[in-house]
Amino acid sequence: MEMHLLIKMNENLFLKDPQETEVGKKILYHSVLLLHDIGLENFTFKKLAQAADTTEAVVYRYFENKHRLLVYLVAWYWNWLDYRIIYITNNIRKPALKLKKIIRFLASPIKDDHSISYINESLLHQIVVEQGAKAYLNKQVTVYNQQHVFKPIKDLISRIAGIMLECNPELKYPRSLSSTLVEMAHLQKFFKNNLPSLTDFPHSKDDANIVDFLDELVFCGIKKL
Amino acid sequence: MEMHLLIKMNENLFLKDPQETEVGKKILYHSVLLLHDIGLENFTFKKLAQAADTTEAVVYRYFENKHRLLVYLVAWYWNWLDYRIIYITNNIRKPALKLKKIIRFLASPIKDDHSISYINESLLHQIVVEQGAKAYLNKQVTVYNQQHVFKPIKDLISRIAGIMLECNPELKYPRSLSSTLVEMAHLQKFFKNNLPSLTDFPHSKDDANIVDFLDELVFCGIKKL
DNA sequence: TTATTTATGATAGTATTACTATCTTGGTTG
DNA sequence: CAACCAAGATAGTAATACTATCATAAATAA
Repeated sequence: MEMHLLIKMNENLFLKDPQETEVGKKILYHSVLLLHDIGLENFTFKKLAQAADTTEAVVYRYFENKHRLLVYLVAWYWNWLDYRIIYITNNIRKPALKLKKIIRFLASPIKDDHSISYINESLLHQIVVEQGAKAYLNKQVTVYNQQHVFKPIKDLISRIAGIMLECNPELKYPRSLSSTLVEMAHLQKFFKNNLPSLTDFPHSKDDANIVDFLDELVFCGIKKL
Repeated sequence: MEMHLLIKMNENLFLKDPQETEVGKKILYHSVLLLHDIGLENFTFKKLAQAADTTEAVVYRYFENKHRLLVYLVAWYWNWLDYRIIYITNNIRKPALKLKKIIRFLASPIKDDHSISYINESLLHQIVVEQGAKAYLNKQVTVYNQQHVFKPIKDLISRIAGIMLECNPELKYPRSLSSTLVEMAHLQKFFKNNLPSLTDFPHSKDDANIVDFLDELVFCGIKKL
């Protein structure tokens, strides 16, 4: 079964919608490969154009600059993640069980779901883990925010905070706990792979221990003291 | 009373020790002002040289590039913070009380302590909150790590993890909890100021609510379930 | 049909950035 | 006072981050 999921993106995220043209999709596809490969600092529109077999000027028609492109991809990722979370928690009644599923999903390696041909979700996940924070850690964060480009992550945090509140309606800081969960799922994974002494996780392929840590963190946090 | 605290820095953090010359100190001083003012992306050695009333080539004698300079400043910050934490927890016996002090210190605004004339600690704190993650979120993180430039933050995380273990020797993930605390103290502050909907904190000058949130997070995490 | 606009992509150019290399000067030491 | 070394000034280069212009093909209107 082929799925035709099109993730609707806010217009401020691009100059020209890359999802609407073949070149645009090619640019997205190679952005993910190239960003994952060399990182944002070494990434240039020239290299991207070469990889996508087009020209620099064409890339500039779609995105103002490489930072905007990163913001686009990160927004796409949070949007996609939100859809996936709705899907995997569907038909589960108990909020605590929903949360457990979400934590497992957030911390486990992402399998490429092939539903969208021009984005490799697994590589994009790694990009977000390794450099996603750069999307908001900058001086333009206020401008970006006014353009609502961070709506996807806000929606996700809201959704998870809502489920936390279902678990305990007295919860004092549901949003902060939710953003802590999401950010830490990424950051502990990054630390485990790159600065392991900041964690208690031995080098291993699976992320069972990260799941366990986050489980404790969140379910402790939810229980009233 | 004048204090002459010199923070000893790892040799891999610079090409030429900026703390040993007048120009070096001037470079550090203006780095903090300029980075705080315009952010890493817009920051150039040319602008820095102009601000510090010297030339670009001189700055390049001290630091390989602007990213290395950021890593230096961030390392300096963690070093300084570690000293401060040793100081404020000195003579406190109960580990839980130590932790409480640390949390309050991590989340509250930093007052410039004037002990070192060429670094404005308050501004540096803001730089680390807003862009500190860029020090490790990059492709060179492994190389950097091999040069031990992240030792200061590792030491800090270790120290706090140790205190957590004193609170509860059965604690399963002391380092991860410690890094979560330190990172979240910064990130929730950033979110509060820039993306408030990712938190439950109303706009206010003081950070009492962040302290309260972190208190709950940490002390829940420490208690055995 | 043909003329006119419109969109698309290719080519070329510029200012800035990130460095490097060389030269000069001024102070230190033998 | 000669030799040396470190500090800083000057100048240059390759890459980057854009911008502007041009050519062509497609879409639409007269």
